[in-house]
Amino acid sequence: MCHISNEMALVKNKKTKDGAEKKIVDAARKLFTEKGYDAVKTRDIAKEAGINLALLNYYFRSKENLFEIIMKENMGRFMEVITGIVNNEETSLEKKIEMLVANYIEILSVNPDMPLFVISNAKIDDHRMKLREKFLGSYFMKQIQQAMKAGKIADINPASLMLNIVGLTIFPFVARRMFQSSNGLTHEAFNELMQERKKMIPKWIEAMLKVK
Amino acid sequence: MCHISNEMALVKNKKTKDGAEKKIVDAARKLFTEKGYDAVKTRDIAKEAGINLALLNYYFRSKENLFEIIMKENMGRFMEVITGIVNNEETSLEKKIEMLVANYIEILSVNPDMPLFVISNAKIDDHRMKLREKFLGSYFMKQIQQAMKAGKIADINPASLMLNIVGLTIFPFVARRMFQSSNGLTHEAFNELMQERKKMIPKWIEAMLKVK
DNA sequence: TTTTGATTTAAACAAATGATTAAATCAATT
DNA sequence: AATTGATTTAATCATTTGTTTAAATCAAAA
Repeated sequence: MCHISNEMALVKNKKTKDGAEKKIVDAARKLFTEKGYDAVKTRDIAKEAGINLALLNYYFRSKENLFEIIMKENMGRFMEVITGIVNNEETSLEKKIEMLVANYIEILSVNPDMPLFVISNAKIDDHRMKLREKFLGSYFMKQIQQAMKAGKIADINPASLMLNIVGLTIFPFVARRMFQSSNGLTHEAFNELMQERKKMIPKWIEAMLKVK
Repeated sequence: MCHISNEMALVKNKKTKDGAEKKIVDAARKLFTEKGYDAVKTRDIAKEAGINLALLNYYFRSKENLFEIIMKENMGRFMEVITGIVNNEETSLEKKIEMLVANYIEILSVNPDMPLFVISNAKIDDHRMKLREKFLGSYFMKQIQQAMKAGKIADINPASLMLNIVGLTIFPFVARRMFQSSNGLTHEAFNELMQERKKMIPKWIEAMLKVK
């Protein structure tokens, strides 16, 4: 009677005719990411998934539950990118910046609504603390402090540097709807613009790091 | 019986004991800007304003009406800043960038939730198109194109330049809650950081504008 | 004092919405 | 064929929420 979705993935011993559970999560991801928690109704999710309201609650118990799954998923992707890059002791500072920017733009080009979703949904709290920690406690930050001491780059507040890298990369996606609306950019033109920025942002950051 | 709030401000011939209308708008501004449209209930607004639900609807007819007023107010402030600076034919390119950054940070330090509010509430449409137009059709843009032709600054996509200026300035406010949560920055430390950025962002932009 | 308009009170409405239930159906397994 | 578990159907609940109403109160103007 009482299903806990984590176990389901493993336990699911019988049919699950057409993977109803997956269809629900897919629909929830699409709608939540696009419209946010409040604007999405459980009935919308059921409809989008092509199943019915009862089954949604049968699997996931509640809307909040389902939302939590999507939120973890999204935050997880953000984390993966950072974790994989930021503590690699083999790569240079420049290479790390390049990789951070490229990886984020790559992911976000496919999931352009993700950043605004993560930022604007208050129900996170636990997850988001980690992101800051990951960044500021990383080998990447050590490299920066070393470079500053060695006089290779200008003194800069680590938080400000983080804001610059993340801001230049992610802000366009956050503000995307504002720029695209009405007479604005097409989806393709926007992606092109971001591909261009993928090359430029690391250069811009380097130039900024030389400013006294 | 049927009040239209625009006229009210002029018509209001009698008492309005303690300015109930203003108290409602103030409460609405605070709550909407802080939590967004869906999360705020008309009952919350009435409570915050210290008046009752009936009066709210007596004055403003509907929640949407009230929201529209706040949205216009907020967008208006954004516009004022841009309009006042961007078409001034007396000031240099550098001065304009400096003023844009300084003015935005000044306003947003007092209204830190404004950007996320504007960006994340879909119900704008009409308003936001103007922002883009204001920017791209401005004397500011002409100056940039001239400077590019003259070889004084590197070639850059105008949209990208706009994203850089606005992004570096506004993104910290958009992402503010993510950075401040838990063990993060205090309100004061955040404002200090932004004061520092007020000086640095124009320098950073200049440095970026020299990158080939 | 009467009148008038601002404000309150309390109640109610209708619609939307998250959640639950019980019985039916359907498809694969035994 | 009988069983079992997944899924559907349809109905219902309880709550929240935007909005409205009607009658009362209150304070100033006439």
